[in-house]
Amino acid sequence: MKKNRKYAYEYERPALATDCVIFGFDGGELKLLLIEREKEPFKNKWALPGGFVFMEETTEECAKRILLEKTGIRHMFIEQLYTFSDTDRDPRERIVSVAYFALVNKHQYELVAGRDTVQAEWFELSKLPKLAFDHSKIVKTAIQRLKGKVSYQPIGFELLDEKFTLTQLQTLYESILESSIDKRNFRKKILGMKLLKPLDEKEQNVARKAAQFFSFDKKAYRELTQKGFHFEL
Amino acid sequence: MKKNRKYAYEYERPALATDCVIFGFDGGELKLLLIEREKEPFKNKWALPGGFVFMEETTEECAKRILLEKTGIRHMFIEQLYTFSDTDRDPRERIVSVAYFALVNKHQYELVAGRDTVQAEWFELSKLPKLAFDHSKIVKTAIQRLKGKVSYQPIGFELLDEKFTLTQLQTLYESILESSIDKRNFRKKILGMKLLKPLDEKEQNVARKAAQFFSFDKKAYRELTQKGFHFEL
DNA sequence: CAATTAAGTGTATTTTTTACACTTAGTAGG
DNA sequence: CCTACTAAGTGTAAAAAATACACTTAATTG
Repeated sequence: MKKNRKYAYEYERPALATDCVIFGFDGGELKLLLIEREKEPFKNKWALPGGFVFMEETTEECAKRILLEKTGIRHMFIEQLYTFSDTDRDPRERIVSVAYFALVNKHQYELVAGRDTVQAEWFELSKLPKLAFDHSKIVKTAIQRLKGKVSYQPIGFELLDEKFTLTQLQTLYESILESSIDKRNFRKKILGMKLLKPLDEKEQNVARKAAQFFSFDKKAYRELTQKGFHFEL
Repeated sequence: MKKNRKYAYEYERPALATDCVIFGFDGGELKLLLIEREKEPFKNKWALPGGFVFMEETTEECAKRILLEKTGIRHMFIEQLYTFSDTDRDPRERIVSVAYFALVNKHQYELVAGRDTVQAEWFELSKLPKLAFDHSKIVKTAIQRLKGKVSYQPIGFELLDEKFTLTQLQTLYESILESSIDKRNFRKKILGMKLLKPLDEKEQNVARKAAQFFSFDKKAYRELTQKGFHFEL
């Protein structure tokens, strides 16, 4: 090993990167945002948006920066997923990747193909292409995490518009959990939590009874949480 | 930024380390293994066992190596916790740490003060000393994770001997969850899962009715899990 | 052999979860 | 304007799960 007196740790270091698994929803199946790589390795292959961590930013700041640079998305829900460190996960050299998973409201963003990317595109989870590096493994981990998390943390709302109908919410849960839910029981339970504010607004121009809009009451959630309440669906 | 043509990423990189939060149990309160640092920074302060990641090992391999080197423990349950990357978390230079949490059977190991450590010692969770770096934050994250995880994954057994009594198991759960559990309901539930093998063996030399020993049936757990069973307590 | 200690056990009550079907409101098309 | 169509919205009974609760038994100690 080569020593370098500048550092507390004087030996060679892995490079450090982040990769982002971005989920989006618009009513049908859950979707994932992928980019087509502009450069080698895996040129013109689909991959998760990712990039190297700068010295003056945390890994989370890095993940947010990369999302903005490569896809134009900002201000989304983001959470650390897992750190992938297999020594051969990148063909070029040793790169450790801190993966993040993000939930975005698809309607809110125009996709931009940013730096180093040919294009950015949404893929349904059941129709994912082959992915570069170990990104399939990362995606699998992210889906597991999302499924596990959605039942006991109110993160589903991050994928919907500010106002949504109960049916939209239910469809989202059914899509993530890949199982169907009884309409009446779902409504009873979610309304019983007192976390949804009913709005004085209905759907427009639908050829049926118009559904009422609701919004997620973050303030009520914080207050209930402090009193020991645990969201569970 | 200084370029270096040897690498795919040619700029300066953070150092990469791992830190380990090690939980142990021997009947009373849950305990945590800390080491007293032999060197600066934080010389003679208590800290989590940790060290730098080598180029030829994954972060998990690194964590296991460090546990062996610094405390003499091998073959424990270990799982990735979270990656801590605040730019100022180490006073020397930028160091990103992938934290792991481990569960060990305290009886099984003789503590050894290994490389760079003055001593290794178990501390009750309610009596932790001030810790070096951001290690208090790491510990807090680990406790949260353990509490969350213990109810829906059978990891508590990792902290007990191979054979244990139901009361020992219950006491462990009460200790981790910091709440008391009804004896009869606890037994009904845990035995109803068919995950505990009753052994033909009782406690010896106790001045009361001797309790029966049980062991955790890993095979049964794997089989049930494949059939869609979810542990929950 | 009496006292002490924790092990081991069952039932009734309450709470939660599940299963299930009809009426209503809003538009479209004739 | 009337009919057809569609999804919204709503309550109850049955089953399952969670909870609360107290006495008998086995083993040692003195």
